[in-house]
Amino acid sequence: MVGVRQFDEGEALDKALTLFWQKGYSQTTMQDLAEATGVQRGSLYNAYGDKETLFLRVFGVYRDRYVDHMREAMDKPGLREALESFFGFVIKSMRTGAPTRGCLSTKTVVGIEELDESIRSEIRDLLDEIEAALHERLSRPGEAEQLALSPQDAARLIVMHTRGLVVIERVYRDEQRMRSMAELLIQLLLKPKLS
Amino acid sequence: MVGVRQFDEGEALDKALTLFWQKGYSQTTMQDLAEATGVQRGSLYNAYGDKETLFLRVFGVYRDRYVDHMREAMDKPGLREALESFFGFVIKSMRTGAPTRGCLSTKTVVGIEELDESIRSEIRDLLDEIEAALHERLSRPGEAEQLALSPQDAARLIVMHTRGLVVIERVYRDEQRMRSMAELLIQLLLKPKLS
DNA sequence: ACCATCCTTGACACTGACGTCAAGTTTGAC
DNA sequence: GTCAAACTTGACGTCAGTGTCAAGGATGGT
Repeated sequence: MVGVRQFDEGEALDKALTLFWQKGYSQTTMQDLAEATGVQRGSLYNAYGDKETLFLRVFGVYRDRYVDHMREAMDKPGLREALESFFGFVIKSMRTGAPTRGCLSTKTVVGIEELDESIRSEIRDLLDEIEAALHERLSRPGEAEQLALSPQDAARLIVMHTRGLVVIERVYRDEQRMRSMAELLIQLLLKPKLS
Repeated sequence: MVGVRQFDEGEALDKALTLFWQKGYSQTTMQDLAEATGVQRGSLYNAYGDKETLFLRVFGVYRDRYVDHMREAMDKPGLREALESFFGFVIKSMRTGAPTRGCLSTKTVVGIEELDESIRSEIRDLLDEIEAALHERLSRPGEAEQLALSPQDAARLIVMHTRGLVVIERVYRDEQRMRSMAELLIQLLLKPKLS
């Protein structure tokens, strides 16, 4: 290998992720990305071809990290604790940054009408993966019985609920409200204890 | 009054609404609006000043119409029927058009990072109004008792749920899935009948 | 030490969008 | 019928963003 890449790809993708997340896909320009990563615009084009391809690479990083952290958050002994920790992670993820960054996948899929199918498909896969991880967690023996719904239905409802939280965050920018919304859903999902 | 407006404002705003809703705020250009309304770009600037002001006018039309239809949909005798009809309206509203248009307020607030505060504030008001209408409907004497939550909490949860539906629509484009998600929430919200 | 290969750099062409403006036109009041 | 006010029209200036390209520079294998 001669003529080797002069920038650290991991670091560049990481900084690009921060930017895309903060500003959203369409409002992030290649110039912005060049400045944030310290890599010249031309080099980015040379390395990734175009903005969309670069985004897809960045989105892969986002997805892997998101799912990892989410699984970790859910890995708690009790069902209620697991759900509280899950929503805690989801909320914290959105409320990071100033102004808060919200949710990358939602911003992308809702904000862009002419969205390339490959991007939409990546986002669908991410949601499916989140749903699957929730389903798995909710199916732990001895805990599924505490749910007012089947693990399948509950997982889907929770995924949709988190998407609703994203929108509420964008509109109200009120973390307390988000927390209480999460708590409400947990209450509804967990069967009242038969004393 | 001399030198009078030559286009029908109601008609123009209506066509502009269709376009903004379909394409989203930032992806709709003044040129698009001129073509869709049949009003020259210059005339639009003359009449409204800039794109944002035009959007705010259009959004007013959207809001009034949305809230009216929603109230009408909810005005049903039984609580379950009212909620089903409400979600039916919400889903139908998003699933209109080809490609389906989704939800204007959500597209706008989620898709644009540098959103003028006046637009965000309009959207907040709309959500508050939806919540208030739900709260009112859920508080009908003899029906509030059927809810698993207070009317206040239930209304907020439903609003968030509809925002989640919007995202699900954008990602999966699957009406059946949306209907079943709505049904799930209704199930959870209505106390099991004490036989 | 050489060199082919790939990367980097900065300038460039192109496009699309916003908002402006001066000239022309329509309109209702008198 | 005249006229001033307001609207319409089409061309224009400006800016920002994408993607391209040719020239120059770095690098590792031989």
